[in-house]
Amino acid sequence: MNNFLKEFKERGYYYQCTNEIELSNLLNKESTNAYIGFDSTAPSLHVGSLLQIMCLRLLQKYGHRPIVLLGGGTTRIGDPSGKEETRKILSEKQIENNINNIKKVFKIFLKTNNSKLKPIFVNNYKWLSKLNYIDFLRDIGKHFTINKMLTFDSVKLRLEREQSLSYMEFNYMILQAYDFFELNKSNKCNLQIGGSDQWGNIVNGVELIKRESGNQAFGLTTPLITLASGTKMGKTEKGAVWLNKEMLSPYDYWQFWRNTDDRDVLKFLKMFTDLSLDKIDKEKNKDINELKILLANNATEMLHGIKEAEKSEKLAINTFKENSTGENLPGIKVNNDILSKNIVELISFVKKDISKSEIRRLIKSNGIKLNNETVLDEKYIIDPNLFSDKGFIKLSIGKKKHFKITN
RNA sequence: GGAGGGGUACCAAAGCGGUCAAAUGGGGCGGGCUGUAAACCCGUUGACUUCGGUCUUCGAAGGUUCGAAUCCUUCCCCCUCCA
Repeated sequence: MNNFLKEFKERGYYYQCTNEIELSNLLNKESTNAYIGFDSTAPSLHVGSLLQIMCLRLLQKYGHRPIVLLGGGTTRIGDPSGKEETRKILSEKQIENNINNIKKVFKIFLKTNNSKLKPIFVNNYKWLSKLNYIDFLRDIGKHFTINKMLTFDSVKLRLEREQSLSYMEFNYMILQAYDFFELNKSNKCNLQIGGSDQWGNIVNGVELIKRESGNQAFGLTTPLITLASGTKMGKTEKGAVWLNKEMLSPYDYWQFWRNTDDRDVLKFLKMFTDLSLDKIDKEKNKDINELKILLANNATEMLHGIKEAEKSEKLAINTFKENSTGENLPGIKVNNDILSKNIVELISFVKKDISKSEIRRLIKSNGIKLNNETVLDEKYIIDPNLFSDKGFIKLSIGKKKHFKITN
């Protein structure tokens, strides 16, 4: 078997392939271009897309070139796969903006010095927007039978549940198939990778290419990752685990991995780090918390760089192990005016997304600490002596959120 | 086009004239246990508060009433069945 496919499987990325043997041959024979399409409905991707990104990375490692399709065209339509309701339609500006932000992350993950392997960014709006309806129906539409389209899960499920599916959404799969066809033509792209929910869309593309141009193209899908706890991956107390650092700090990203369920740690090490499988195998009997740190460090380093990873680890040791005052915590400057008010006002200023009622509740349930001392009275006013010799106060909200209050 | 059912807090879902800031479950948050895990247990989950209360919520707007999520009118949206 081809080495790329071998590692692809060993790392747990593999779910289905349209023609594994032929694909293996192709990948052995030549450097191939492969694409994955990403949703541009949000200003950042989240860890839910990370597996796909890792696929592109792996591909690159084996000398193939990744194509990243950021769907300005299809985002305008909305993929019905896995959706129960019609998606909100975004404005062009928003999509444009989202695409630019999402690109940043790919530039990090797919960085390379080899100019032949640099990722190609494409936006399907470029070709989809130019399609002529009549021509499209005649040239492309003729290859699709409604009979078959109705059997695809994305459509079938909606119909079975008697949820409405608009004609617009119904066309999504054709457009995605067309994307693949277009990329095959213009960028010699022979492979599309996607999550298992994309199978139908991908197969359509493979078939369209075959019929329209006679080329053989391939589809490869990754499994849906479910956590040991049965929930979907990628949610924390703060909501989605975004990849862009403007939306989730490196430290919080590190924490996300650090808090992985025991049962998922080995799986994640294989999926989301560059550590060799041999190395992972050697390490696997280590203390589970050591492994989580290993995971957190590697995952964070890959996205935010080694400095941020180290900083995050240090900060974590600081806050959790040594229970120290926490030099590196996110600092917030507070003026005397607010300091002279009570603790509720202070916290309200520091974290404006929680209400005062909630702060009062937190105090009642012993959730607020100043320099590791529980605050018992909601009317408590900061004692200036708390600013220790270091010149700041450590404010803790719950066990995991800490801030450095400076004057 | 005709006949019915429905829109309740983050989600699901009760309530059907006052005792409703709204049962219950999930999720979230806080605490306990622990390993920053899982499981489990407890508390909490509209906002503001001088902790006495006050203000704003049950698709939208009006109305009846001392009093409405609950009744009436109009409008908007969703679903089911028939044509």
